[in-house]
Amino acid sequence: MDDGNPARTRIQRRNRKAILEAALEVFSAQGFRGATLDQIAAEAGLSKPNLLYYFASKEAIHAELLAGLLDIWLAPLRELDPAGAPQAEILRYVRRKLEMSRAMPRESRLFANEMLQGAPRLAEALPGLKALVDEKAGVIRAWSEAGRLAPVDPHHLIFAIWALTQHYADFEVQVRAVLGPGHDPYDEAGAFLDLLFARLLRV
Amino acid sequence: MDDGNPARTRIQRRNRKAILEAALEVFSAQGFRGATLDQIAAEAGLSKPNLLYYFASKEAIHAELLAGLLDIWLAPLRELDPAGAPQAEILRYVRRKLEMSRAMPRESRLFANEMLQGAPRLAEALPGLKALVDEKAGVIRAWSEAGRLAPVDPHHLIFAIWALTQHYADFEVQVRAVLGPGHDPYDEAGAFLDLLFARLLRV
DNA sequence: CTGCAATCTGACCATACGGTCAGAAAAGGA
DNA sequence: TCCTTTTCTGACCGTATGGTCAGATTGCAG
Repeated sequence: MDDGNPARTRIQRRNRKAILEAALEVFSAQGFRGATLDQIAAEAGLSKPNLLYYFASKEAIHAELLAGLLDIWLAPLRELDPAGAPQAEILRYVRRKLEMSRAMPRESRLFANEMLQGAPRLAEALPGLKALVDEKAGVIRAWSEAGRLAPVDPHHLIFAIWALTQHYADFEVQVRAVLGPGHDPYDEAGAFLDLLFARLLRV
Repeated sequence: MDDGNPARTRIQRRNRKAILEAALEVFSAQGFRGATLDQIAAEAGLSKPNLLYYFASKEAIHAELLAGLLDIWLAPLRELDPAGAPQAEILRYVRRKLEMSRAMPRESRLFANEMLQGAPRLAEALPGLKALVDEKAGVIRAWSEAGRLAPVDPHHLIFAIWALTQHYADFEVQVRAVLGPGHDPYDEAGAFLDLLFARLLRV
């Protein structure tokens, strides 16, 4: 019941989906240890034993959430196209990443929680992450060396994009508290980041 | 025993300090719910009942840590000097903030944990935070309008500084995993951020 | 040294939590 | 309909955890 392949019956599909949705809600808001099976079960509209009928353990639910997460999270970076226009490609990446923070703040916070704790349940995925980043860093470096982009450390450029976009999801309370009502943080951030990266990368 | 004024006896000073140090270690690594009094007591070299002789509850320890944190954390921003040279002032702020991430990564993660959970125990401090940020945003806006700084949204500039500097502490595992061995993330970040903000703010 | 206050401890308690299990209820195919 | 499989539940268990307490131990002023 805790395997990765798609659930067979209609009921299984519905309930597994409800559980993962509920778990995302609770895990992202409370962290792994802070979340309880009772909370998740209540949020999913199921009883706790029934929840454990679909997933072997709390760990298993969390693991399944994380498993899907990295792929989704890194998809925009994967699409960075070496054949595209350097500045446009990076700006497009920034915008897509910011859009993900807006549309999936819970996923962002789930990821942040995991990283804050030292990525104990994501450690094995880190080498793959490094490989992808190194590859794309190579693309960016080549653009710089070809004079199509201002010279810049590609790894830290990528870190900067992550930090700046995820910040709006992970620290949303703070951002909203500081801006006060009547602001759309993500809209403003979009404009600001366009400007920032344009100035940073202009040859 | 859980009041704010300085402990009287030598033993109290020593043990309260040890407890807060241990609690910072554990809370920042595990989050509030993830941390246990036993862990903190062990880390501090005290028994759990003895720990509770000095602090009324787990909450009280956490509260005392947070109480001191915001002040320390915002000190560099407070020092942003309206009478200084705009670019130099902001670059100095960035460097000091990055230095804090390097020297106090646990404090950074404690703060991040709190924000991720929606700042339940810091909510009352947010208005004061907004006031400070608004004040400094005013300074930056004035610099921009006087043509001494490239035009830029001051609030989001401050968010950017927070995001970029704290990222290296909060996501340290990820940063190190991606860079691989033989890198000093903070040294490299220092150079990168100097460049970034110089290009962003140049008139 | 004496006696009081400060410090510390082992034993204990109540609750919360992850997880189990026997069996009831519902689905679904024949 | 009948029968098998899937889905679901109430009751329960063991452990972890925050916290209490009576009393032992230690520090220290006189």
